[in-house]
Amino acid sequence: MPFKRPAPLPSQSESQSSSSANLLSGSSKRPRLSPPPGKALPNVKLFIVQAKLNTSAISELFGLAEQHAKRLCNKPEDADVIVTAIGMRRRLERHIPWELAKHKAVVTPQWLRDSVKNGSSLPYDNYIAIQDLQDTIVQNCPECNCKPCACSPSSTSSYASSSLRHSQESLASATSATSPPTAIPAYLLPPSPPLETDITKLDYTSRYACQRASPLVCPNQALVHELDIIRQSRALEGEVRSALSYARAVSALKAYPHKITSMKQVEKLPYIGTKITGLVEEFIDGGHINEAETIRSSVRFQALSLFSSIYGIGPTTAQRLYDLGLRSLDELEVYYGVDSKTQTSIDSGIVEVEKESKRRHAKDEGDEGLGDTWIKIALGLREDLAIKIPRDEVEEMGRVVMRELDQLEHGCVSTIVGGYRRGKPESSDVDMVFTHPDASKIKGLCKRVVQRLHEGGMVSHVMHLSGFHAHNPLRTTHWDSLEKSLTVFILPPSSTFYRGTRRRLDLIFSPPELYWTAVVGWSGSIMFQRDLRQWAKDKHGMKFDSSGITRRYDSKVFFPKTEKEVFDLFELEWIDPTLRNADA
DNA sequence: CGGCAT
DNA sequence: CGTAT
DNA sequence: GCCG
Repeated sequence: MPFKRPAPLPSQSESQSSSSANLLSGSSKRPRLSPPPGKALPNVKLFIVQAKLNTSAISELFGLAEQHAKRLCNKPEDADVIVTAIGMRRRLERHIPWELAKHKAVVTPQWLRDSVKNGSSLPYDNYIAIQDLQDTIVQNCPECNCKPCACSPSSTSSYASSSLRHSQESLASATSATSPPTAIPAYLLPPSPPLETDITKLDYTSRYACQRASPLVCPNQALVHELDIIRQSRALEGEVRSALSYARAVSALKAYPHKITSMKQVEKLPYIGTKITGLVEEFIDGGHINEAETIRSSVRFQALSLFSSIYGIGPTTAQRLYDLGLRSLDELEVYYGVDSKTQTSIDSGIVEVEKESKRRHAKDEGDEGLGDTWIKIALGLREDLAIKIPRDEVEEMGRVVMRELDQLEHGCVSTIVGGYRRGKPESSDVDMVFTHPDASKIKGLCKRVVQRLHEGGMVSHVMHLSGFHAHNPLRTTHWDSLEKSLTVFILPPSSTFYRGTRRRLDLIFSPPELYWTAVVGWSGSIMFQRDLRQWAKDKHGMKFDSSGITRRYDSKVFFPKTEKEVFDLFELEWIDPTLRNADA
């Protein structure tokens, strides 16, 4: 055994109290292996724009700047070089006035890294952060009239710093903290540099999605969509096992890296049996699947899909409504007695819905009851909740929530998980996992922050199935401290992203020792997560649930200190979140 | 034929 | 039964 | 609906 690790709880509770005034200057380092002697940038005054950088990137860049630059400025106007991961003018303008930016060198973080590696300042031209800015500078730069200079676009390798970096950084930006980077123990921060997935060690013929690389969009996406229609139909009809089979077949196809043109390719794939083989064959021949087309055009499927799109209506309720003869939203509203289009109570009201079974007096409601009130509300929310959330706005929601949380409890750490973390360009909701280095700060935080957001007009509805706090005396400590809240959120009008659209926001508060377990669990995808749990059980006799990872025979609990340690524990190759898209 | 995540 | 991944 |  290597070193015994200290208990996961940090003992530095005093240094925890550093304030956000330190944000720009604090950066005392995680230990750097061999610091090169002397400053690489002795004449450079730097300003770093934190936006779009994750905490580990921030601490890395601040460390480099502190060590190698003449000065790390608190204000952009004091600096001569601005480092930013932002690639678009409009976004940069939220942090730095355009007139100011025009007179500075605005470069990507890679410029700082490479210059330090180089031992001295490199030309800016391969690291121009913003295209508009480059054009402006080129136009205004007199020297550019004669010959290539630092202002001119490079013909050689400039792409490495723009397009490539841009996508990586935007995907890496899911983690943030309310503290100066240094106040947060390393075990709560994402690794820097980020881990790379070794695709050669993965196996698309594996029966477990957690051993396959599943990109967001695969070469057989059209086929996947057809099969997913059948899966949806099976689910809506209550044929859950059949639906599961289709989900697994889809999942296997998602990881197959070539376009399928012959059935021979399919023979190696798991979960493609008699029935689905026929469907795939049909698709190869004609580019579509008859059963999927039939389902798509069926009135029943359309109605069940529509009904299930309302939050709180699942397959069973949808079928019941269908059997009552209902077919449209208008008919649903009549049935649930929504006050037509004048539901001001819903638009302005602030509602808290408790999940508990209300002891209804079983009379006036008749028997149809069953969460009527919630469904009435959900009908009013449907239009908004059907609108997807762009990544930019997901990030803004994350910032807003963290800003509020910081006022309640300084030093929290969070990761935006769910589809956003898997790289989806748009999300249907936002999921955030939170923790705090001091485990004692977590209890009650979920409720408190939701209360605060609610008072600030940002949370309009709460489904509080919080705390599995049914204080089970057999399970002492931390288990029950995982709290979650499913809410309806709206950005404040002061936000530049404000569009008045209500959004689903899920908040998950985890004690620090369960943070990475929670992050893995909530990063999905669903099939990836199912198979991860299946793998844990089949190969290691372990149980992976919302409150942690335990060994089944002795109930020993595991506390992986990084996301990769979850994979290590299960003897799985690391798979980046963006390759866990095992669902359609 | 039982299992399919929790 | 519906929700979350 | 597929797998061991």
